Amino acid sequence: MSYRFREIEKKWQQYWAKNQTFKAENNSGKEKYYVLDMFPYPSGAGLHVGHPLGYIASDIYARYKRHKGFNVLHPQGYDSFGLPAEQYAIQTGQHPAITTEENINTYRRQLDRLGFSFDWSREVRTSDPRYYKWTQWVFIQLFNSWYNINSDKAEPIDDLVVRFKKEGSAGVNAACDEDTPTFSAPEWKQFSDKEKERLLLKYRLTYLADTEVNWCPALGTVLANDEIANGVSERGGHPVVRKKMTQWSMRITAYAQRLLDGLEKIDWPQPLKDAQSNWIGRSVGAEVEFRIQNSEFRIPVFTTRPDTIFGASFMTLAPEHGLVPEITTPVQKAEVEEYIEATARRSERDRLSGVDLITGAFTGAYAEHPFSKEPIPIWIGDYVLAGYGTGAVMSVPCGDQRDYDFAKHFNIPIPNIFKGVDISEEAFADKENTIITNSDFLNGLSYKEATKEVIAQLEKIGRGKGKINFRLRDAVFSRQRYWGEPFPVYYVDGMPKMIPEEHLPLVLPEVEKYLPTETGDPPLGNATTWAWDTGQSTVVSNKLMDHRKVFPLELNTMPGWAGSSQYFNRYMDPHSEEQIFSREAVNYWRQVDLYIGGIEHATGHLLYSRFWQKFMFDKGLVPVDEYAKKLINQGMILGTSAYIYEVIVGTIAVDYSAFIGKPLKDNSDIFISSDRIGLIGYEPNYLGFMETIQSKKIFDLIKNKISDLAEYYFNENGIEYQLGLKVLRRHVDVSLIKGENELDIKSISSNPNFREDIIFYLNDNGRFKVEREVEKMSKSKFNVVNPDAICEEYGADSLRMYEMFLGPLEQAKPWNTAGITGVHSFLKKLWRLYHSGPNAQFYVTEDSNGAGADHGERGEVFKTLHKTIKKVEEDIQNFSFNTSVSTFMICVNGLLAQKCTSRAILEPLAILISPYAPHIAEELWALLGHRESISTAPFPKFEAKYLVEDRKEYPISFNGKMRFTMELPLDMDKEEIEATVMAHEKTQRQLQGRIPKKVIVVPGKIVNIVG
RNA sequence: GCCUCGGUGGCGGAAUUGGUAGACGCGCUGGAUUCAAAAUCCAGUUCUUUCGGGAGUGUGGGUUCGAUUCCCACCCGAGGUACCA
Repeated sequence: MSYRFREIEKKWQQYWAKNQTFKAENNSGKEKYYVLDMFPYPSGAGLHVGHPLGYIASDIYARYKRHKGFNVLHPQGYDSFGLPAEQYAIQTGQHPAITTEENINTYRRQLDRLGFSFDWSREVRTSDPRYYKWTQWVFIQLFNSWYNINSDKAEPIDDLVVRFKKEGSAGVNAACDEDTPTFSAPEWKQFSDKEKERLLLKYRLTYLADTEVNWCPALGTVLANDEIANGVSERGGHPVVRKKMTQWSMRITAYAQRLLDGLEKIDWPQPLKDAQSNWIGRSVGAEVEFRIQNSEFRIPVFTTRPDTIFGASFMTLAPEHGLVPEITTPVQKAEVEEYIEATARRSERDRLSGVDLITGAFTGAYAEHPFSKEPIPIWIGDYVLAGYGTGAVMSVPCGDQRDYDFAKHFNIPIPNIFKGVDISEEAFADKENTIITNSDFLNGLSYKEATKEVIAQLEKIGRGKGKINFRLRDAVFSRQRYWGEPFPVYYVDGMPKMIPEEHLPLVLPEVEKYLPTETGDPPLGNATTWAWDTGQSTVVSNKLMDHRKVFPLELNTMPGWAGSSQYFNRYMDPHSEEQIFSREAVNYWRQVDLYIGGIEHATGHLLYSRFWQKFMFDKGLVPVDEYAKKLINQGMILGTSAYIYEVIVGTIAVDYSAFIGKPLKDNSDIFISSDRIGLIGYEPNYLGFMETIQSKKIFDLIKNKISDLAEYYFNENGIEYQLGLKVLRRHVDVSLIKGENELDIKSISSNPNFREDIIFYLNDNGRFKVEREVEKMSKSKFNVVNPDAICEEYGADSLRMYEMFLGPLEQAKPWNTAGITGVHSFLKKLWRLYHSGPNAQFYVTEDSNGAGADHGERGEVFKTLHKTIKKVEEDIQNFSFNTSVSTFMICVNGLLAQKCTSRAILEPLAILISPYAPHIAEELWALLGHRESISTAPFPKFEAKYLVEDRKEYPISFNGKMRFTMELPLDMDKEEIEATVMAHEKTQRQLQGRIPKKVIVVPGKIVNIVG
């Protein structure tokens, strides 16, 4: 019988579903093991072969752990809130819930086809009210908490109120807003309720604040830093601008140190840990207070080099710094205001263009040096960021290149405080290799000593203290979108109130349209039934808002990372209605043992979820403060895409400055004049392409195309324009390319603006210039490979094994469908191994008695088997799945050559391979006479006795180069080996009469003759 | 710039503490089987060679009897991050 994979796979998938083979129990005598995948966002495009890579790996591991006797939790679900469904809703009016449901069904069908051992009874969907009820619940817990730095944990906000009543804010050491005032107990009591609320908001772990946010006008929403790449939105590539808005924020900064410390106790990949710790960005230094001369104002600065304080010859404030208007002298006022305006105008594009213009303005004010009492001029400059530290720096030009450049540019003195260091050309930033001088009491000290000393002195005179600063910012938690979790929040007199927990979930309302309202409110502003009736504790029509007990509900929704910050815990007890999850469940499963997912979430989901977990830990809801013990980042599977160059004739404003230094990659701007065509700007990597453009042939082609457009320059509204060509790199479907690189223009002219006279394609020798590149699979690049087609042609087991066989799990690898025939024919061979009877019938021999025989033919097959057991088990433990596939190939090739038919070999082999190719393994297992699924059969035990050898093929090397081999008994000692080797005629031929200087013999390993 | 990872045949990749470089698979070449094709099977496949051998893991050094592996310097590629004081 031949290997009928379609039949077999369908049969076992149905069997597993029907028997709930992979259902995990919350109480079990077995040891637990929790294997988690990052749950997918169900996009409309369905899965491509890159998606399941991590799922296959985790499935192999989960199945292996079941064979090893563990109670394995291997759940799956959907991160089903998100922008694409909403965008689709905007375009079509289709409710996102409907498209999401459809997409989930497609995903489920595709996932099922791959034979994963998921426990689907635990499925969660972030957009399901039964799930987001608990997302909202956690939000309320955050709102009701503050961070006590003294106890280093989150505590109930009610406790804080009690303290305020008793002692005021004195003695409270909280992670709170910068501008939080201090007050006494009597003052607290006198505050109005609203005033109290406003103050408490500065302490809560989630709070409302006017934050400068990344506003994306095209998407109509705020984006997190990790949703922006190169100044444009990650989705869609729309421009992003800074804008102030009232937003919910998460006080993740309170956890900065713990997030950093926690990295040390988790087994996560180093690059990922590095990305997180850079993102958190801890720097140790000091805060120094500078007093403004003739004024009450004091400006604290943060510095990592307090040792250089005597080198500070000026101060620089961010242009947005709050004190700038206060301290600027009348004489400088105009200049400063003009500069501030210019900075605000400075577009994102300029900032990205890498133009390092040194700009700034003098405020006319002077600060007093805390030690020397010398006057220090105060400047403003946009190289100082408002959002980091205190938004002000003490500028030490001799020790910091930016300060140095600024000082040079504005002719500010550059005092040298480094002994024997030349600073005539550049600043000296090396803190280790110098001695401080010209610095009063710091003279003669090293960086380390001086830092310690200066902090001590600052503290003594009350002008500063040692301080640790973090780059990490609080996370904005509001999104102006429809398809997300509604906040369980309503507003009374502008102050936020939480909906009582017993009335959760607050279900997302229906809206007429999914766009922002005409007044600029988020889409929820379109809902007509979106007000909270505090009397009836229910959502009511907005019209009732005149009633004194009915209040407006929050119009923002939560970001994508809200739902993904707790799904791993919810899986432990996914149907719990009374509580987020039961204590028993979370105490049993505790934490994820193995988490597999992409590194792209390094500073997003993987950081936020750690924060969320730590909060849950502080609240006593979870037993551990790191939720994933071990994490593996699977590499991307890349597709091969083809692209051509599309040339569009158009106009560009002649403003070359904007292009200087700008990387010209996908879209290049090209200019043309009467005799020249070239790139605007300069990009060395593009020289090759530039030459093509500049070649006479192409030049003539372009000129002919545009010959009727005689004017190369024209002027409009005072702006000079130049006739230009926009060259776009455009992806084309690989399947449209004929022959080598031939392409029919009509087949790719899907461009709605296509007009052959204004848009044309670069070609070369009559052929279109087609280039190929290996890159991330994406529908828009026409390079996706659908797993359904692969399953149809080769089967899921082949696909699973091939994906593993491609290369190391963590590495990016190009996909090449042609290669799958290798593993597919391997599976056919495996099948044949069990079907050696007449007419290829299933055939095993029961001669397994005396399995311990070490010699003869049987000994050989046992050796083959046990070598395989050893290697495969080691590979699984090292997540080196690619090498175990080749081990299986070697094993099956060996057993076929050995004509093995013995049950004692074939039965363990089926178990060994079942994590990788579960369908064929189940089928063989059943043919071997078993009635139960193979999934919990004990993993074969490796026995070293089968591998014992008594002879060894010794490599004989000369000066480290292997020249030939010699088979010798392993019990031969050094001297005997040397004598035997030296006596060999090949040795003598190699030596050609020379006498060897030395002979190295490593018994059991190698012989090296040094001559 | 900084941080991280990587660089091995035509391709994907293997080599566990330094010990036979190129396992396994794709592709390619030749052969068997077949009326023929598909499928399958067998042999070969780093380069070079005067067929003895010689060279070879990005480059140049070093340590060692011996280096893809360890050390130093550099080059190239990928990803992340960037006026962070």
